[in-house]
Amino acid sequence: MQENPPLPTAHWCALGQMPSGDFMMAAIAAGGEPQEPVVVPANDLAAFVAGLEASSAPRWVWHHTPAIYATLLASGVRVERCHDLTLCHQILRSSEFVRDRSAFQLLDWAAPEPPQGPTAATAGPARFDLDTQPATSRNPFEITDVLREFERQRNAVNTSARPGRLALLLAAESAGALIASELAAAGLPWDSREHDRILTESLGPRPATYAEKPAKLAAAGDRVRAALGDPNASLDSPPKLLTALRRAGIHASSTSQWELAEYDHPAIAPLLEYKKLSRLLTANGWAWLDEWVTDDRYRPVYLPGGVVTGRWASSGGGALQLPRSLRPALRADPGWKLVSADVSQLEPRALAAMSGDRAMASAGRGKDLYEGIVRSSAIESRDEAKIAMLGAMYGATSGESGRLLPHLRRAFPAAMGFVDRAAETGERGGAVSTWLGRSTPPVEPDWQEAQSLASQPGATQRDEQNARRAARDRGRFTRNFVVQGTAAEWALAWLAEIRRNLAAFPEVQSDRAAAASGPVFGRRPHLAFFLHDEIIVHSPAEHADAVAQVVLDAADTAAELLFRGGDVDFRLDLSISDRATKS
DNA sequence: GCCTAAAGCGCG
DNA sequence: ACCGCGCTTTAGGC
Repeated sequence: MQENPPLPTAHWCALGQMPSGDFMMAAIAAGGEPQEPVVVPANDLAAFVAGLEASSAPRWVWHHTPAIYATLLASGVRVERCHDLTLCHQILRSSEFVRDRSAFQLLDWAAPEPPQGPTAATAGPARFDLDTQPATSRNPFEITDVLREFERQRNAVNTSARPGRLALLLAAESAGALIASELAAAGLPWDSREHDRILTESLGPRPATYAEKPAKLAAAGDRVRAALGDPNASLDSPPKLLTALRRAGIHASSTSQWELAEYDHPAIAPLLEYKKLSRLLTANGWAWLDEWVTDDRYRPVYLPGGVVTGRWASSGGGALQLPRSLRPALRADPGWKLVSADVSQLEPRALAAMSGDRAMASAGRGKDLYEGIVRSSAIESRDEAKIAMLGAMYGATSGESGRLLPHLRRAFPAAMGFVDRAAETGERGGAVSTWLGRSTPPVEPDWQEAQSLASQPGATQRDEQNARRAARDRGRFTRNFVVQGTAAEWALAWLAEIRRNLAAFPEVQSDRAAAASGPVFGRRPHLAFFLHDEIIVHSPAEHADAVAQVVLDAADTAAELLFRGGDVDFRLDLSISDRATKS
């Protein structure tokens, strides 16, 4: 029962939780003060949110998206927008754009532990229940705390050096949080039989137990031991393998594949084969399939904002490291398609845009950026252009990259100057920021310590070396941070725009997809995969062409949102197919 | 026995 | 001597 129903003009709706597990909601009109909070019993939350979503689609303000949204999605409730206080706090506490960061330094606004395990965030009935969570003596996310933190964050943005950019960043970050929960709910359509077929083809038939080695792996191991003349050689432990190799006359300093490939010995080829198969089995073998794929849906755990640069991380399931050899297992449901897209050279293009380098923008216009560099600089091949460009963004100083960099500096002085300045700032211990205002964390005390030690009168040569190395390490980090971080912001804006448009598609009848992907996503196109600069949308076949257009248009919209009036093209490679067979 | 670090390799 | 990650296995300290 609500005595004080929120006005339909509510722009924000703040949600806090009471120690009992029930919720309190305070509506905030545009430019207004929060209204008196109303109590929402935990059991009524989904219906309550759905009602408000239908009437005014407010921006939901809550402490931590997965803690609330997984439950809403499982009840069939999707929300349009949110403000994730935990993620936004993380950004604001170190953003150089914020004038008074002290308000964020002292607070304890730690996110709860992320959900672990393959079943934690599924759309199925098995899920954690909000009202059975143990009540703590002081719930840090009660409505008063939520409102106070939200006000602090709004104030920080409004008084910042770049309110528009920061507001966009916080909105994009929060949209990312919604998308991560939605990816978990919908799942990635995964063909378990195809995965098993790939494993069987490479490794041999599935053994009866996990402990048993598959036949082809065992055979490769036998060939290695025979070639070494050492029937007991241990192949799985690097130190033991190293001694076994040395006994056979292979004096390698490590067992990494790149070094081993240098040696001419009959044991090398089967050993490299063994390592490859072993990796496939342990990382993405049958055990992985059993643990992470249920009902032909793969549900990894994504962590938005999990990387300092703003990229997503993952925790469980290895979503960001899926080997390309398993991509064919990624398959649309019958009657559905996969719309796959990746951005060509996202990071160099982000650099061109943020540095305002007209020559580089022009090199990337309407074509492959690296080819464009060949056409507009003294660099002669696409491969060389790529190596030079990556070297510029990573801070290479020697080798082929180092040799090619002067050419790049002459052709693109604005872009190169931009990353060089970011590196210099980092080497001095300073902070750098992405285009929208995510900044590097302050230097570690150890780093500062090393620098002061080296500048004191009694400093040894070793002290100075250590300090210089640490400074250069940090310079490479800050150099890359501005590029990787801005690329991540572009990708978030792209994702958010895709998501927004997909929600408007009409529903289709699809029992299988609805059963596997849940009530919200089983009947219309939905994001199914995200990996830094690529997305996959799972779409009813009849909508696939329209979805493709949405994905393409979203790239233009993202570019316009971030770099208003900029002249950098963000080109996509896009395909519509049953399988993700990208090579 | 538990925990952390490092090696090695997968992804962008 | 080129950035950012996660995962599995093994080694080694306690």
